[in-house]
Amino acid sequence: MTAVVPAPSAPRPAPRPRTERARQVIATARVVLEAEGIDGLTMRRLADELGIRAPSLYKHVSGKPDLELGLVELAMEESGDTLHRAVARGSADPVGALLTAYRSMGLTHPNLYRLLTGGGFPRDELVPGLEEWAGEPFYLAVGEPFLAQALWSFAHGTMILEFDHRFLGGSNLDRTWRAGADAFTAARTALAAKAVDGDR
Amino acid sequence: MTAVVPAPSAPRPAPRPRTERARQVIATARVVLEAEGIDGLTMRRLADELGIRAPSLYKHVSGKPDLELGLVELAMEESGDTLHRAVARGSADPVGALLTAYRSMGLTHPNLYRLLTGGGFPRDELVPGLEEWAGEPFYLAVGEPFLAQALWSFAHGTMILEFDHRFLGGSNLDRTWRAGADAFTAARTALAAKAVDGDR
DNA sequence: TTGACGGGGCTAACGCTGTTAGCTACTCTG
DNA sequence: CAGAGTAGCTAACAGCGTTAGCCCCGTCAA
Repeated sequence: MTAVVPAPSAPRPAPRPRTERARQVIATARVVLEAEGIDGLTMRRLADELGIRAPSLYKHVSGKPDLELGLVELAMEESGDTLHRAVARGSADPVGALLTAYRSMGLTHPNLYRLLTGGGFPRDELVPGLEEWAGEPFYLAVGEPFLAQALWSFAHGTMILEFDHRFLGGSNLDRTWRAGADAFTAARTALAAKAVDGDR
Repeated sequence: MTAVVPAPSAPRPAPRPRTERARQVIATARVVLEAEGIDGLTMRRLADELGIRAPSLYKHVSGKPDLELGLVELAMEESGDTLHRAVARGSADPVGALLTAYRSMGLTHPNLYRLLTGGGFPRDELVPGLEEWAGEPFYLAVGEPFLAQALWSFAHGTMILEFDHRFLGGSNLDRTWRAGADAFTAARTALAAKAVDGDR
């Protein structure tokens, strides 16, 4: 029979090699980003925080896009770790567990999440394999690639709309997340049943 | 029994009153936005297009946030019209019809969609009732508010991920949209059955 | 010991952004 | 005909990312 929850994933790709100082710059950028928001992260502000002048940053990072790339890779590594862990626990409700982890991760680092999803995603620059690895938990949770993408879409959309307070007054976000989890769990079950059926 | 597809919606809220020239400015901004992308829409570029200088724009619009507000309201009116129409047709597959309309709308005006969802959403400034009205088709399609929000989340997330080419190579977006539509249609059917059951 | 060299800081400056202040014409109204 | 409102203008400012060019200092080879 087709495995609905497939074999454990490949290991996390190694991070891009960076100077010690460059890593320090990116780590500081993250602190500034989370504290001041996306508009608060400027080269001058970041340099201030490091006790140097803005042009000196260019000794460590090729420009702001590179800085953001570093932040995105950092975020993907952390979020991937969290989600893989959530799925690996073998819960009776993998979809719910995954979504809960996803949501709490997003709410903890809203500005980083924003950066990650705010358009102009530098997909061609990313460390190869990182994106696939980070998205894998969705596949592990539902066992079918298209449903996995749909589930990811749901999670991503709900996260963003929650950030933006796009859900109207008096609405209960817990129930919205739950409604999505139920819908995808049902779809997963239906698919699994069909697979068993097909194998018979 | 509980109506799964409720009564027709309230009418569209009247647009914010603006000067003729202000409407012209916003319409031109839209052209520039769609043609040049989000970064291409600058006050000087827009003024150029109108044959005036940037500071003169401030006679018609209070600043860039106000300009963007105008664009967002325009987008919500149009998208709301489209989605209400898609749902009102009484299709046998209302979820699928709604999602198809949503997707084609987004693909036709990607930059406008980006603006609408790119963070810093000016919800407190919007014409009252506009947001509710624009979101109503999702409720009309599934007949339950939390499932409706989850469906909206899915649509929004898939749209953004499609823009950003976040779906990995060889993936088939049609099938992803379809997988989501199926999941939510099933959930809708399950809910409707439960409602009938409860009424009996 | 001296010399080359690279790492990592600096200042000055450029072109871009949104925005304000203050001036000037034209047009409509009383 | 006077006054007010409308809608344009130039000059300018602060902040943005970024580049050019300089300098100090530690390391390492001759």
